[in-house]
Amino acid sequence: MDHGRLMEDQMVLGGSQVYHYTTPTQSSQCIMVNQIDGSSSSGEGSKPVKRRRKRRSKGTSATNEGDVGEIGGMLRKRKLTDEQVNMLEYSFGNEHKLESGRKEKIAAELGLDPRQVAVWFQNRRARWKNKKLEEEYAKLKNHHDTVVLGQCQLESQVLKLTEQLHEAQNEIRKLSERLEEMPTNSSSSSLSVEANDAQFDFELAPEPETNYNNIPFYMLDNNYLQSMEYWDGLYV
DNA sequence: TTGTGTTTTACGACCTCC
DNA sequence: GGAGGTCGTAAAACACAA
Repeated sequence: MDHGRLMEDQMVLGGSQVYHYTTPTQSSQCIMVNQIDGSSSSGEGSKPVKRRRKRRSKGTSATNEGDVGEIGGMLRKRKLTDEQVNMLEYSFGNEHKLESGRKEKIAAELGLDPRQVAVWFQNRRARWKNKKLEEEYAKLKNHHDTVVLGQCQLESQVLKLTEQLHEAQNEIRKLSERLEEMPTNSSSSSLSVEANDAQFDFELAPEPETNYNNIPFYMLDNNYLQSMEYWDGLYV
């Protein structure tokens, strides 16, 4: 049986040599893997070896304008023309999926192999998906930066207020000391009691660190909660 | 010119759906 | 089981700095 031109794969991996047979009339192939030398392997014989693949040479649709050429008996990979790419892009813009009839139609219009059209759509979908992911990432990062900025602002506000609180406490302490030094009479004693009560209240006031240490700040933020709802929505 | 990084084309493996 | 999907990747084509 004539398998046509034998194209030898350049890769010899894991002690196996891979050959591709292509027939002159079609682009189909069969792959033959021969064990060529067990001793030359890396000593991991039981490990599954990933075969590197030889690209299939495409003999079809060679009608394309001058972008198919042979180099040393091998057909080189074709780059689609600008016009073909534009048409494919237009088609992709209309519909990302490619049903059989549409594929045949586009292929016929562009003088391409239907398989090429299918592959182009597959790759285009992958690129589109990557782009979408990048956009989502940028959006999320932007939101994250905003939240972090808000956190910084609030933290500095907390520091400022804590400082004010300590100043006020000092002021009260000084006042109560001064009152204690004054001679005792009915009106001053009532003042003293008020001052002491006030001090007592301040001493009971919780330190901000004690309150917020155990809860990540961003979890208290409304934007954070909204973003969590957003992601929940994406993954259900 | 050449080395190197990126993009494009193509394929195999695997999965899902009808 | 076949068609068409995604995913990962090989390799050609291309861009560009050194």
